[in-house]
Amino acid sequence: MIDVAAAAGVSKMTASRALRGSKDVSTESKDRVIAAAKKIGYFGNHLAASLSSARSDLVGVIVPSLTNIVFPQVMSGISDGLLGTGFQPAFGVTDYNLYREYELVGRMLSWRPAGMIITGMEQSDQTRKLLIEADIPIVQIMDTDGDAIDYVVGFSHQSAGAEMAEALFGAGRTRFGYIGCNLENDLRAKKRKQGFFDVLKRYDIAITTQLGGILSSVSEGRRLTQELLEQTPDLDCIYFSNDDVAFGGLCYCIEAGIAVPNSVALAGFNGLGLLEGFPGLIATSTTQRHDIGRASAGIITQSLQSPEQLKSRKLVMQPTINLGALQT
Amino acid sequence: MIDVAAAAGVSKMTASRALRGSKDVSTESKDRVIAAAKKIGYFGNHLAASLSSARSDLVGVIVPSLTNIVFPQVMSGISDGLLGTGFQPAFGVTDYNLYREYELVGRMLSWRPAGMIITGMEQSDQTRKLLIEADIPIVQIMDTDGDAIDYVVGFSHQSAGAEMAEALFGAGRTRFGYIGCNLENDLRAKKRKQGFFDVLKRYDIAITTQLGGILSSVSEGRRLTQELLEQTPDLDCIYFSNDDVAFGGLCYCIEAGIAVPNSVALAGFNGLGLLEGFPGLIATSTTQRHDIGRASAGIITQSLQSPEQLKSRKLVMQPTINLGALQT
DNA sequence: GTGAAAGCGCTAACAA
DNA sequence: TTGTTAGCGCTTTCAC
Repeated sequence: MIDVAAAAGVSKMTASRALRGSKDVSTESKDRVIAAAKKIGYFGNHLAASLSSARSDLVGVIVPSLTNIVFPQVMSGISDGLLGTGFQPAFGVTDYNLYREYELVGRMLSWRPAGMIITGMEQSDQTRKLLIEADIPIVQIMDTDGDAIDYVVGFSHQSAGAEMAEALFGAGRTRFGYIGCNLENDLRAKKRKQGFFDVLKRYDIAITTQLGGILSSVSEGRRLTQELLEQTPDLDCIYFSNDDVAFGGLCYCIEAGIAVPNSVALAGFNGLGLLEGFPGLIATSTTQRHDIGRASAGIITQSLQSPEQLKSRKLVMQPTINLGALQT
Repeated sequence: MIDVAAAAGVSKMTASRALRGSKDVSTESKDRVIAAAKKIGYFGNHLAASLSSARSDLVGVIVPSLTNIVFPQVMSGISDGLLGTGFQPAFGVTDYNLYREYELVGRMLSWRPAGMIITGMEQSDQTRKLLIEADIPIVQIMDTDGDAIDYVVGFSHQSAGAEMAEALFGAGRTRFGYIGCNLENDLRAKKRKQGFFDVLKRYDIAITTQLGGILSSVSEGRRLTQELLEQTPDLDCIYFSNDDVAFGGLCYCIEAGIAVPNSVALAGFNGLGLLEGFPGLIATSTTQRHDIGRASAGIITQSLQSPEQLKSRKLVMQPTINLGALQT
């Protein structure tokens, strides 16, 4: 930067101001500095800038997984929401491991990010402590069931499960099955299951359950559905932990010649594009993944620039239920 | 850090050494420092550390898209490959935009990363210049067709397309269609198409082409397949730009009662888990996304720690063709 | 094995 | 509008 300043015939400080677009610089010097910087091929050192100003333009983003397409979609929304604001996302993956989450939060905070976006409401006490003490805007996303640290953008998975149960029961289904994967780790899927079961219990309806392994996939859904339907052929409805698994179930039914949804209705969660392979055959709750990402990015930038304009600490973006062919 | 040092009764310098695990510190002081740090709840400032040592432990990773599941899978591999090495990935998305890629590279370099991993071989001259001058290990991934900047991990898309053409022709198919999405942006899909077309041209086989929009999805594949088969019902084979699109085609065929692969064979690219919905019905080239990610992370760490052990600048991980039910 | 001094490249605060 | 001074929190270097 000293070189740039020298080339432009001004002091280091004026160069710094010009490069950052401060308005307390004459147009003349500004132009000269910018020209000099371009000529020399100067690009700054965020390290030094952030150290000196005690804040960086990074926004830390923590997601549990990359293999579930839902999280990249949220990240994509965050990326879009941050574009042109001068902030940059920095993504980290926990693999649903609370200790890795703690370490990751620590590492990210040591970069002095401007804000943090973290998935879910279930952080360990240590992690919460770190986040609170960081004294930067924190947004918890994708869930609203639990204690907020600061801001929250998402929806209640418990309610989502409950509403799907009501909808399927309302459509006349009575003999229910449930298929889920990775429920030990994926606490949000577990909450949906809970909401679903609670409602049906109220109607005195029992549910046959088939649980799978860690891999929440089409292939696992296919396998589990075959097992469940061979054991319990008289089911007229199956709720799955998500759309991937549900779609696997649909593939099995199609191959086995089982009429969906007439003979057995299938319901998933998320509203993935994948479902458009067979439009309307799977009922689902469509979630606004991209918008949740955008909104959380917006909250970070707003709370940094004009916090008073933020109306609420909690933004609920409820999923919409789409019953498809079941809707009659 | 001064607080930690004081609490441990040593100097700032000894504290620094102890915290970084330097071996030139007595076990005694080391233990005291670490205990003090834990007690105070100290976690370092990477900004200051990196500025001072003129290097950070970040590895910049640049991908074109997050909505195509392939890239998160690569990122997941990178994340795994970097785990426990002390390096941390920082991801950026270009949306297939070369100017955004240039800006992103500039921004990332201004964090003085230890290395960079970037998707594809087609960077702009400006971007290449930045990367070369950064004087850190650069790994280009997912493709090998083009001029290398430094290290390369991937495979030839041109060859992959050619090999699939050979395989399908070898399986007795002669009336070919091609369906592709987003070919203007997705240069690797374009290369596969090129390789595919080149081979069939040699056999004097014409190909009916149907091109879709930017969105490479199951739904788009379904739509395009319907259009193509209604216009050209006598095709006995369709090559798709990737598995998502191919799967959409399969869904259409299944609903329309078209026998796959007997009546018409479908071929995609990637070997996505999705295909297991209907095992064996779609021919595909299975790529090692996760392994490519791991390997590229490994190259970064190796070249930083013991560059002499790196045998080659180019690691080819050729896809394997799986014809499924077509194999007979 | 430990510590003191210097400085990484920038920006905040103040002065001119 | 511009420049000067000090310092962000660490690590490097070198002396002890």
